[in-house]
Amino acid sequence: MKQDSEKRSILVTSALPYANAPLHLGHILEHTQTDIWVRFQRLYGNNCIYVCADDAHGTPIMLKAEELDISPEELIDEIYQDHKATFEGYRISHDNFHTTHSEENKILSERIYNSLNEKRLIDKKIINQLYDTKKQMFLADRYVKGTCPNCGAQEQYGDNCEKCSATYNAIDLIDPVSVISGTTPIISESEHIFFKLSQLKDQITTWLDESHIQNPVRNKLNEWLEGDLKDWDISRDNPYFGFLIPGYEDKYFYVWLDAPIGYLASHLNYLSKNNDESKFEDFWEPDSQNEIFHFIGKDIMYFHALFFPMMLSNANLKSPSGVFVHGFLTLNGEKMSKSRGNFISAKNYLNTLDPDYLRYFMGSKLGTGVDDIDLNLEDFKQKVNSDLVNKYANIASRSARFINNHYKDTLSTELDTPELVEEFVEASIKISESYENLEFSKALREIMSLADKANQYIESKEPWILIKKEGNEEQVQSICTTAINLFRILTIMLSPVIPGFTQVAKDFLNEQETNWHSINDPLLSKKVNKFKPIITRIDENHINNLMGN
RNA sequence: GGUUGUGUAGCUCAGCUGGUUAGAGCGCGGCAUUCAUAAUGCCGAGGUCGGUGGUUCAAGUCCACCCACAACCA
Repeated sequence: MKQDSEKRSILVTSALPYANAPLHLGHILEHTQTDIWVRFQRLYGNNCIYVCADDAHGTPIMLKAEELDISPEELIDEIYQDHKATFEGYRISHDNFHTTHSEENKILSERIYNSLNEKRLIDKKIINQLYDTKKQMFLADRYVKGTCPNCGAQEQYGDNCEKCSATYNAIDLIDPVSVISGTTPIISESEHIFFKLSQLKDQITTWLDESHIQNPVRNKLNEWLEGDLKDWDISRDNPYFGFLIPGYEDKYFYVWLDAPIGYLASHLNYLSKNNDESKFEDFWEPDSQNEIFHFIGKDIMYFHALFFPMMLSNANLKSPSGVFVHGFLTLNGEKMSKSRGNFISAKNYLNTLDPDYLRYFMGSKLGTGVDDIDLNLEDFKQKVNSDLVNKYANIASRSARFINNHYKDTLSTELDTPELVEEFVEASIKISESYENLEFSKALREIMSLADKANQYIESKEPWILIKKEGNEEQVQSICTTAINLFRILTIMLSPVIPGFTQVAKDFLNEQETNWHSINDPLLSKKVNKFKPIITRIDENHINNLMGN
């Protein structure tokens, strides 16, 4: 990704959380990664819009609503409020958080489907599927259990066997049982609608070559492309919670068809809220210079790197400029699991600690890899306390008092050591590149090494000794002004990651309007505010309160 | 089973196209210091870079096989 001198126009998304349960820390990892990048882009001066939405359709939501004896609409509305509030709690700076169960999404889904249909990319086939006669519905693989036809293991789901890893069709399961009703399903025929992906191999290859995709991800996709691509089944039979397919009374779009279209729908909804609806077509015009990036987990790669770009380009819309894939979040080295108690709910964390601690920790682990990221709570506590409190905040803490107490809160007219400030300014170039390239761990490592340098600087100048002798007043003031300027640069650099803490720091610096390029201009001859602690330490009690909730 | 990855100091990880005594942060030990939210600074201990074999003047860095772990298989 190159950095233009021109202002870029970027649309960014995080994957849509599913509207059947509260958010967990895995969602927060993804949105934190996205948000850091988005905040950096804005800070750097680019025009960056960040949209997301709840993914509100599909069988699990329909069944969950039934179980709660409410309508699906009531369920998704409740969850929507909850998700929105949680994201706000984590300072995720969505420009718009919408839902896929929306008029915009219905219109766009139909439009894209109709375009594909016109291009003869829609096909119909009769398929055999297990049907629950009691519940009167076709059963997706996850709603059937039976004996594996390959190894004989019992209690296996309809898609593959956990014991022998064989993959099979649900109708081949021996002694299948419906998970929903407990009855034995029958095999029944149904006409399904398919997106003819098999014809688009060359297009996909071209798109892959032109897009920003991490290498491991590219390898994985190439693996799929080496074999034959299957057509994609995009319809589901009644009963289903979703959008009816144009021309049908009993067939709905599969949730994975309209979910990614929700990105466009959220963007459109955002524009119409700002009376800018007319910009939509231009933005999504295939050859527009805008950039579109999707942040996703590694489990949903093919939806975003195969189906979705092909849906868009064949509907005469702009396909993504890039897809950024991240790994999962583990907790204390193990998979997060509610039932096993190895779990922290996103909401409960917020009841215990400021989100910026977690944002910092996640940022310090995030790079371009697709490996899982571990939240080791002991490590979390030590790292955050050491980096944020002992190093970063300490710089201001140990220099501000001099300015407050001896110089009426006023910074000197000149820096004591301009070359050190200049060194920070120069380092900011590499750090901005690391942010741009999603190497957040690298960026934060470099920022912390600058924080070390700032502390070393104060140590070497010993203002607390100088102040005791007459005639050193000006020097002490300019030493502390230098230290505060170093702190200020670090504050700007850290602001995409810890926006809450850096806001407190900006309040102290008495400076609200900064951007990345403000780093170049030192803060001199200015009044700052009284220093108050910016960040408090995490202690053992916080950690204990997090677990098991 | 197939595929793609991962395996480097106690912990979390950097190590680009192979090249001097393998790095960082945290933690740990010692010393200094007290301006600072018991923070900071200096010094130090700790690794046969998962295993075996190979290519090469030279291999965490390339190749083969093996072991462990993770994910994916629409």
